[in-house]
Amino acid sequence: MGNTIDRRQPRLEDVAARAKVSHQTVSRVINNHPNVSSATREKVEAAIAELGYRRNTAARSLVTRRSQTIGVLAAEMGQYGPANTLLGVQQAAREAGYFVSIEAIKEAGADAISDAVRHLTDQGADGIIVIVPHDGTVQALEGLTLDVPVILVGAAGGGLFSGALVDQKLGARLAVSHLIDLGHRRIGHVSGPQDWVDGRSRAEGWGERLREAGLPDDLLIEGDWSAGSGYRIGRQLAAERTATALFVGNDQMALGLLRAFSEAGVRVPDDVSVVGFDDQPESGYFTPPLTTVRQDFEELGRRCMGAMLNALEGGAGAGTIMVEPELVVRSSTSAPA
Amino acid sequence: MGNTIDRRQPRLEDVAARAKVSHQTVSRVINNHPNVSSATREKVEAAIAELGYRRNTAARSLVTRRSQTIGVLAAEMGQYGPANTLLGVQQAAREAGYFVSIEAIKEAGADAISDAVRHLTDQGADGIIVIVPHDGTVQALEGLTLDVPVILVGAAGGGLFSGALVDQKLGARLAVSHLIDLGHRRIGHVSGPQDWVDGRSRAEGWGERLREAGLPDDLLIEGDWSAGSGYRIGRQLAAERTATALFVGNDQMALGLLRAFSEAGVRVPDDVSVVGFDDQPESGYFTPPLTTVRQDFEELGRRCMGAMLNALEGGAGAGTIMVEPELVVRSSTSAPA
DNA sequence: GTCCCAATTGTTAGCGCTCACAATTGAATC
DNA sequence: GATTCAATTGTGAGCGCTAACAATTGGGAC
Repeated sequence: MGNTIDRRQPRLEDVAARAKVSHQTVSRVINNHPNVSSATREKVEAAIAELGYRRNTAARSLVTRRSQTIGVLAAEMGQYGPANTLLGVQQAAREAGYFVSIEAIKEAGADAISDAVRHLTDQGADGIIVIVPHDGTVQALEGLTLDVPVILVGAAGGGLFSGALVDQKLGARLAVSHLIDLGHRRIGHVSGPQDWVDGRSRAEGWGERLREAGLPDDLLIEGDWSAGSGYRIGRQLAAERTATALFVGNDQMALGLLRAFSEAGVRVPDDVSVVGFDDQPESGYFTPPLTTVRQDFEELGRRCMGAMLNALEGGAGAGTIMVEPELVVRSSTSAPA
Repeated sequence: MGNTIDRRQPRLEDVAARAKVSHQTVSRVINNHPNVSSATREKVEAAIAELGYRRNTAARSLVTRRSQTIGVLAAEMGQYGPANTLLGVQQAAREAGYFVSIEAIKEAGADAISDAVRHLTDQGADGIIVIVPHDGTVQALEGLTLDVPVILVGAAGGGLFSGALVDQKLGARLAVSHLIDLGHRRIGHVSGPQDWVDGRSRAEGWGERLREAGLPDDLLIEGDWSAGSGYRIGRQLAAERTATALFVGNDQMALGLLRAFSEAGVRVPDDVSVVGFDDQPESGYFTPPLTTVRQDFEELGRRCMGAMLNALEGGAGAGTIMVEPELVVRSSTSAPA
């Protein structure tokens, strides 16, 4: 075996010669075409194995005009949510025989988005998944006239694009309902930035649920998702002591709040109950362990890729994939004093 | 303008026709060949702009045998470290005109690694960056006969592959030195799994530094990187109270420890000092804020990609990129009681 | 003006694959 | 044995690009 040491990669024709068939027959075997006799198929498969043949993706892409590549555009790719969504996308893509090409942007401006998308289409991406949960993303994309399916993560579908998101409003309602059920009447919200879709949805869900219960919805402070902003807001809240419970836009800000409360001698949950959002792996080990709303980012990513595959096969586009969040009750919430 | 509404993408020849030159001249302009008169160049560039021409990557790859794609293989891609390393790689790749294709694996077994690498080379990746910090990764790769440069993140270079890593031993020594300087004499280590390269290096650095100082190095407990394992170990340590200071393998386990100590009434840092490793964005907001060793993952990724570019241009391979960690002192450490 | 050489431009071939179509085979029917 | 038809296999072209080489141009040196 193996007397050809430094020849280049075998190609279709080499396999064909070895199996004594035409290159087209080999192509048929590779692509699982039905009309190949099993004897021929075996011969060809043997030749492929002997030669260690691997199909050349570039040549295939050139003629099929398909790259088998999905482009993923992400802001904040180092963060827990986007990173795990990406993971889910990649897993599903792999199973379907697709490659995943990534593009990270630092600022979610229209130019950055447009450049990144351009880069992805230059590579011949068959579809694009956009994980940029800011306002303005849709507009930035709409100006772009793309001829591949686009799925927006964290936004509802409609118009030109499909969407995939965890039901943020539902998550917020779960959190607030939990606090109401415990007996809280003054429930504040430390929100994410209001120019982020998620930040706004959570705030809306919070407000809606409070109004339904006939409770005041005037206690809203905007943070920037970071633990630092949570800490600053926490110091302020510790001084004011207006609410008996707080729904916080994500677990990182909740951590900052917890820290600030601890410093100020405000006990959680005895003096104030706190609910977070995301359920990062660490949240169960905060002091105290955090009651929070779990988002399954990996699942989101997988289903997103599912929708993409569907769109690539000519299925209906512009729908919305919705993943349900789940309340995880731990020790940072209790009935008011 | 734009009277061609549903024609397919323009190609080299269309641009050539419009600019009244040969397709080869257009190719020269695109590739910045020197011998093109500026008049011709301008004509061609105008035609490119008018037609909105974009080069077809597949066709180019087919003939050049270069895909301009770097494959990144990562285990634990959703974690802070790998996700941010990936981010750094992507940024540097983009600047150099490369695409980044990702491949995540769930289990770091030899088969999974080999499959993933295969998938990446099938796509024609020009180089592969491997972020799989387990023992056995090198062996798994060595069995693979790859004809593209490979860089291992989190391992020293040598043999067939280059390496890129944060100096784990140095990090551990910084942490232990800090504790020694504070006056601690019984310094334990909660390590990561010892079949992870990083876990072992940190433990080695801890042991070495202790022995240099003539202190006992017998207090080592192995965790699994998770906050949960830190919590369990913390409960045990709280009961034993053998050490006055603990160097913990990462911030997540440190968080678990902090939680366990808090429950057991062990005060940090008054009763026990704790140092973590990684410096995740949240670590400054733990209770108490965590003294830890910062690793700059993004920088690691960027330099890794730098080494890759160098290798792709025929530069020397098999070196080791070393990024220095840095001690960040916060409130979880103090002099022993 | 002629020659020469460098700078610039054009021509041809082919990268490895799939598509559309043509050719062959072999069993079933008369 | 001739005819038909489906199943199987083969042939030719071309996807859009770059590399190698060929052809053309223009400006000095003589």
